[in-house]
Amino acid sequence: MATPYNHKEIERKWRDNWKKNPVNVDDGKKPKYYCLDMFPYPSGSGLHVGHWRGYVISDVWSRYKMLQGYYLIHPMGWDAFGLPAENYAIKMGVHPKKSTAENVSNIKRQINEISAIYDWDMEVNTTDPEFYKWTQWIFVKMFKEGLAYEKEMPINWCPSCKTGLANEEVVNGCCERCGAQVTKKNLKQWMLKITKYADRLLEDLKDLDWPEKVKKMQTDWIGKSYGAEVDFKVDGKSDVITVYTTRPDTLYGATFMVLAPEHELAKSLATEENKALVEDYIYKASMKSSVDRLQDKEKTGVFTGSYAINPLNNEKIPIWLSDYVLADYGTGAIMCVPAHDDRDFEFATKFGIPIIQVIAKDGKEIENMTEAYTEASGTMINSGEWNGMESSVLKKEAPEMIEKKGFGRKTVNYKLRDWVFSRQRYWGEPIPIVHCPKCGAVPVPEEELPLLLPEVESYQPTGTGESPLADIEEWVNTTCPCCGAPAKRETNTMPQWAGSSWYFLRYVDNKNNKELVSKEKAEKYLPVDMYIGGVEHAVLHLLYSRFYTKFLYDIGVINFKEPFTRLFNQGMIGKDGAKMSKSKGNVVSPDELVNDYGCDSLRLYELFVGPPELDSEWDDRGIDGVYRFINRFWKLAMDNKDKGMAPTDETVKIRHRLIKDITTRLEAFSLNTVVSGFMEYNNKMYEVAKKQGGIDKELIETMTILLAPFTPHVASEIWEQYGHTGSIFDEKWPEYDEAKMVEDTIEIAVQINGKTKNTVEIPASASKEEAISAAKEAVSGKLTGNIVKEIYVPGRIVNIVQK
RNA sequence: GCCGGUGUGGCGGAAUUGGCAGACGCACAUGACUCAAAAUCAUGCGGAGCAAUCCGUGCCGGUUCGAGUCCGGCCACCGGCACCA
Repeated sequence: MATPYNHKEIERKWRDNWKKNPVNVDDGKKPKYYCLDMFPYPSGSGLHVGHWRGYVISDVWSRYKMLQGYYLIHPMGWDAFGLPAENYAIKMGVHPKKSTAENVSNIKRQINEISAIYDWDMEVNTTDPEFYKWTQWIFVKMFKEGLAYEKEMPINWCPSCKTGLANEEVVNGCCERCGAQVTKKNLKQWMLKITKYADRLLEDLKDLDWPEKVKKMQTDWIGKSYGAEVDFKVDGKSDVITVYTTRPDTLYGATFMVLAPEHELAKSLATEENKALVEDYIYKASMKSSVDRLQDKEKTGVFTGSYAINPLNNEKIPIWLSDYVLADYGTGAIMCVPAHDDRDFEFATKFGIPIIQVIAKDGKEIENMTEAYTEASGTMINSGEWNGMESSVLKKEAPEMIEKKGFGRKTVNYKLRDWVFSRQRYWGEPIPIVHCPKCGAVPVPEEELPLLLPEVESYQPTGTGESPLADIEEWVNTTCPCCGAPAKRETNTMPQWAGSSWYFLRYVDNKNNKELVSKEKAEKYLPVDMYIGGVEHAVLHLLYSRFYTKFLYDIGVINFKEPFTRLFNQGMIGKDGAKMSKSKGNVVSPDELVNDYGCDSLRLYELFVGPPELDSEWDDRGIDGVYRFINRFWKLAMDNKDKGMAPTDETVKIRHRLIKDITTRLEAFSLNTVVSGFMEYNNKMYEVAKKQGGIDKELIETMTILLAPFTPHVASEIWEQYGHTGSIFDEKWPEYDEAKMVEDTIEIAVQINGKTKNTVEIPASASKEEAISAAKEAVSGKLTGNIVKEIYVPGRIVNIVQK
């Protein structure tokens, strides 16, 4: 009797074995492959099967690459600074340093249950001073390059987290973290000039092997648009108002102008009789939260009493204020062409402003306009010297024409804003800046980094716009590194994203205390070849990382411009129709499943649950199927171990087809069908074994190697049982030969009028005529004799068309 | 509103270039083994019909010898963006 499959014993044995005999070794000759997981923030609730999914996918892919002969960079670390960690610590009443350390050790234990081939020598932790030294160093470099600057402005403020937020962290007017409504607060903030990289961030997206969805999201977020700035003189005054427009072709149709209530001229443009109303409007607008402003779809506005002069035709057009114009996009002022813009149309209709059509629709002027005609196609009308031109052509040419006439210029605009980089919280990297009354903001000298985060008793956020660090006088008070005079430290900390924007560079040289990463190692091991994680970071982490990478490229630290060559977003796992979460009580913990079914089964089921890129529903009973499969294959392998069967024609064919099917599906990243493929071939082997009285070693061993990335423990055990002394991971991924899988006969379907009526076996070499006559015989009873057409698709189908 | 994604049995899901729809698995049913149960093995399993056969991939229409797949028009659900001039 063969030994039954005992997952506990096998998995324990091989986990120990791998610890003693690492299988992923850099011999200096192998090419590298860097497969990276988005590192987790060590939360208190631990991992559930949804988290496992990404880690299993990356591990399977990594081991596959290893079998293809790569030296694998497959590290893991901890994104441990930031709001979630701090909020958790506050809730539990412990210091974040302590709770973070505890959570790290728990999650590390759970991750080890996956038996992923992580190289723990490369581990990094963003809260480790030896790590954040370099996070601070990058900031200092950015400061020196003029990319980090201080500015007082109204920023997004989360009243619940009591800190400022970046634009990217505001979702539908709410805090990305806690969901509280974000308000505006005027604060002096550190900003990073990500906008300087807008064009490169956009351009370089093209060459990335990333999901189109993510590229699109980044493209939209950067929001590049082409247009023109046009200068309008204010009637009777020396003021000039510059507007930004993407539709300069419609300039003759501008019948009014709207300024954002925050526009610098807003107040001064108000004439005596309009002053009270204007000031009232500006005040009310300032009181609205961004959510209110978003939700008030009905247009509001107030007339200033002043007029601007359209520089093309010298017409006077009224200047209004309205909060549908955003102060921080373009110039904060727009020219309004109600005939060709929905929002302007709505506004003009509501306030009785004239509407002048300048583009003919279907060659005509619209009689009773009920909505704006927003297409840039049609002939220009009512447009002076532009009459008769094609709008789409004019749209492109107008900026230069305007520039020549001297009242405007061609411009490009972006939605992307500079990155609000300071947080009024304790648990983050201190910003390494000293404020000196004489020298201004001075960076902490590079050799003095890391600037340690002081240990404190009370680290609760103050809510005043000041960081808790501001209370620590002995820390705040220092001397200026420049002139030596008494000075004060910057007390804001960096956002959660600071460390994660570059951590992937550090893994490969995590003990280097002289450089962020050595040139040699960077060249040898970077960049990341495959990056696996959830889609939720599409415009946060993934954009910031690209920005940091480009900056580090510019200052010569690294020699590549993009951090992640290929990106894969795994879908989420839900249960009972909801995302897995503690509060919903639908969390499935892997610990118990590993105990009952084993890590190998859980790994397989994580893949089998559905296409890896789509969200999937967890079925508690589903794991039984893969567990049975492993048991069945184990039994087949054990039963045939000592039979000494020789390969037969049939098993050779099966072997080559098996390799082909698994490899093709794996390359296509169709991991769920790889698993079903294994099951299919397992069933087929049972069939053949039954027929032949056994099956050859060669086929079993091939299957075992193919399984190794998926079920490393049981594959290793079978490999050893088959008499091999070396690790299965030192083997090469098997290759297939098309010539060895051709069949003598093939089965084709026989259709009449496109409907399948029968099947027929024909020689693989059969000609069209032979195939058709065999097919006719198979459906002879159903033929009317009135055949119109006969179609033969080689190897697949014969279709007989009859009346 | 705009942009993506998805829609196939009781369920999760398979289906090269258009070529036998439902692979594989779960659940279920029947049988074998068992005193019995579990496990395992075998068989069946889209719907209607005794059957021949007919109907079936969100809905309507089209192209084609042939459509889950292509084209046109809708519907539903999920996700992203949302007054960006």
